[in-house]
Amino acid sequence: MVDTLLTAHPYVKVALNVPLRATFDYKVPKALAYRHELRPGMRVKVPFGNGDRQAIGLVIETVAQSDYPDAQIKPLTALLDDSPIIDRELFELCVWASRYYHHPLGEVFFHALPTSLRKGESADFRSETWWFVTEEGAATDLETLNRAKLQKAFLKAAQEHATHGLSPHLISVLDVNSSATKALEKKGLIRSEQRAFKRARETHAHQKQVPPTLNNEQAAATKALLAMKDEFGVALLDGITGSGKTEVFLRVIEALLAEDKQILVMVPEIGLTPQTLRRFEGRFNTDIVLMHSNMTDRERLDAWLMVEKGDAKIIIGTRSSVFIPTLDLGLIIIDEEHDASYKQHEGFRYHARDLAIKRAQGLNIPVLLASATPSYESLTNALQKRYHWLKLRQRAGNAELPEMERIDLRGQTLKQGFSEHTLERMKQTLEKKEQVLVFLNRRGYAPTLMCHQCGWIASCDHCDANLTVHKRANKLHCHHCDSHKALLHTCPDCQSDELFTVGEGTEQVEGILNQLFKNTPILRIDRDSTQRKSALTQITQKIHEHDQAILVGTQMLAKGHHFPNVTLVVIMDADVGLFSSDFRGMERTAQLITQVAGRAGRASKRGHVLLQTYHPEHPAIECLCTQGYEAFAMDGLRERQQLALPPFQYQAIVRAESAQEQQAMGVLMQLRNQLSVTLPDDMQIIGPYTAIIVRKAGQHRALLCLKGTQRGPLHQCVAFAAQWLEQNTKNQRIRFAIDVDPLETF
DNA sequence: AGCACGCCGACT
DNA sequence: GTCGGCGTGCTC
Repeated sequence: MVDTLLTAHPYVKVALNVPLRATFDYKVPKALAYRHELRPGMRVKVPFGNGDRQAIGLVIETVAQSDYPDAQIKPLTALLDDSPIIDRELFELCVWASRYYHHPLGEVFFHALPTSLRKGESADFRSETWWFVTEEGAATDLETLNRAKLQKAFLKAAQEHATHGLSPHLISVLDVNSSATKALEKKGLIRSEQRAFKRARETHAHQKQVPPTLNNEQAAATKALLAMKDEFGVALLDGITGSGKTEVFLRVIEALLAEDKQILVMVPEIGLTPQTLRRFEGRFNTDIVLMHSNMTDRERLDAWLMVEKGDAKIIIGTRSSVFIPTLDLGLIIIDEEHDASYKQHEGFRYHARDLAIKRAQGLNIPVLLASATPSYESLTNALQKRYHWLKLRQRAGNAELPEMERIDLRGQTLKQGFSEHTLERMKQTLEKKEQVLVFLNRRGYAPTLMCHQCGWIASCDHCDANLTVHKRANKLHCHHCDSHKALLHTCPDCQSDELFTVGEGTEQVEGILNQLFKNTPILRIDRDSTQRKSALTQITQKIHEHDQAILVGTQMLAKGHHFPNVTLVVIMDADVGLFSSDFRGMERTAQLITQVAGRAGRASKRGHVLLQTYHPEHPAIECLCTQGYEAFAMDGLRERQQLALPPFQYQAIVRAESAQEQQAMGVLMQLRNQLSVTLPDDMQIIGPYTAIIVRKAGQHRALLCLKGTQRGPLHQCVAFAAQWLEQNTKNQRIRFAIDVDPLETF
């Protein structure tokens, strides 16, 4: 009987970490089937390909039959897990994501795992050796070991820590040498025990902060959220900067911790994790785990295991933490939900916010989306009452919203990009011992290097893009493919040495300000100045040390950092994005300006924002300045609806890349023809057209945009496209990618 | 994605 | 003579 049961499912369907839309069948060796049950979500080692290559795969299901010729089915090599490392709920989420984003299932599963588990390492805590004194050891007089100093010291330590034992950590703290353990164990004086290593917790026993009193808006939001806590639902916490959104999170988290639930808090970037961590540690006496790309593989696995086993209650993580397995998740919070970094824009192009909502639905738990500048998508859902819309419009401590002022640049003589008025206001602010923040969304010294004699422009060898001048590094840098070359001083075309830069980047503005404000510290915050680990912390420390200072930076400045003494924000070029070819340009610009503006003024000091613009009467700029983000967004949404653009229509983009110029375009042309044959009424195909940067990293890029008002037909088209491309590009050197709900359409 | 197989150029 | 270039095709 047992035997028939076992042989009833002699095959297993396995997903592998390969870009193929297929699963692979393997035979389950009888010896293995007899001892273990193969369940979905367990890892197996399998032979794959011609050589003796072994791959790690994930069990999809065991089956009675296979469609593949039996003689060609290989037996699997080994089973790597005793229990599924992707539980049922997460398994379903991955299957859903694979279908929704039209990405190969195996790659989705493996994306959800920490790197070490992808490679087949054991899904267990590291074990470490603890030492305990035996009865005999406890009774031993230390003086008998006078001839063996190390043994004596170790035994002494073991005797002193008889109850809890000596962990490797304690051994290093006590500074005893464990090289004597073997001898002591042989004598029967100590014994060892293998224990699971859990992250060395910093005991944060310090005084927990007393929660501040909530204002009535915060209290109402908290109450509404607590009412949602036992079932699926989405809340949009739409709170202006300084309205105390985090305090609302903390209250809700507190209530869930009391029920022993886990809480996943997603943040857009690693830069924000330490800050959030500190805030949470100040309040909760529980294990908090971080998940982000700057951690080592081992750190990530340890954190992952802590969460999977339910040891850690709070997880603060970036995009990929949406896939972390939990024991008893009670809530997912997406902070800064409008942030584009939640969307992966390479490979498996998922949106972590959308997946989080899907996951919460499966778990029947609530999701909290928070932002001072909600995405148009979320606002639409809130307007249509699919989300609970919780507004916070008061600033904590009665702080006033910053005043937005447009600086008309028309006809003005600019001093290195600054108007006279701007400079005067900066001077005044610094005289009051307050700080100025200068925002410029352009890294480097200058975006262009040009020849005065022949008009030559420095451009990238691999992309159709200009090179950015980085003076300090003495380099020309391509911001699209990351290639570098030495800064030129003579024109390669006409040998003239009259090369000049056009435009300003943060590096140049930093230099200009150093000259204009000689005695004021100028601090630059961008990707270049914060590359080194802890550089950002150092800069923020400096900001807090000085009372007067000027901060210059890119959009990094817009992301959640608090600069309490900044009272003036200068937006160098408010017009960038105003005439963007991308329909999301306006939305992004408004979010960025509002977020940067929000850095100005807190509590006692009112903030001022200066927007330098050549289009002070542009309705968008006008609306944003006088009526604020919400009014701006409502206008924007009306326009999107009229033009039938997302979120009132759904999109998917097919991208193709090839080294040869016309190949990518040609294949998409064929695809378009194929799709046109049976195109549903409501669907539209745009393109194929070449990408704005046609050549990137040596690849020619083309794209095809599929649009429709119904998800169903759109997905059918995309599914067809994915299949057709996989069939028709394998012998050519064409790479393709599918982007569902794209944020970039060029 | 990997990896082997295969068919052409410059080398110990 | 062969080492190795990367084009081509396949993976249960």
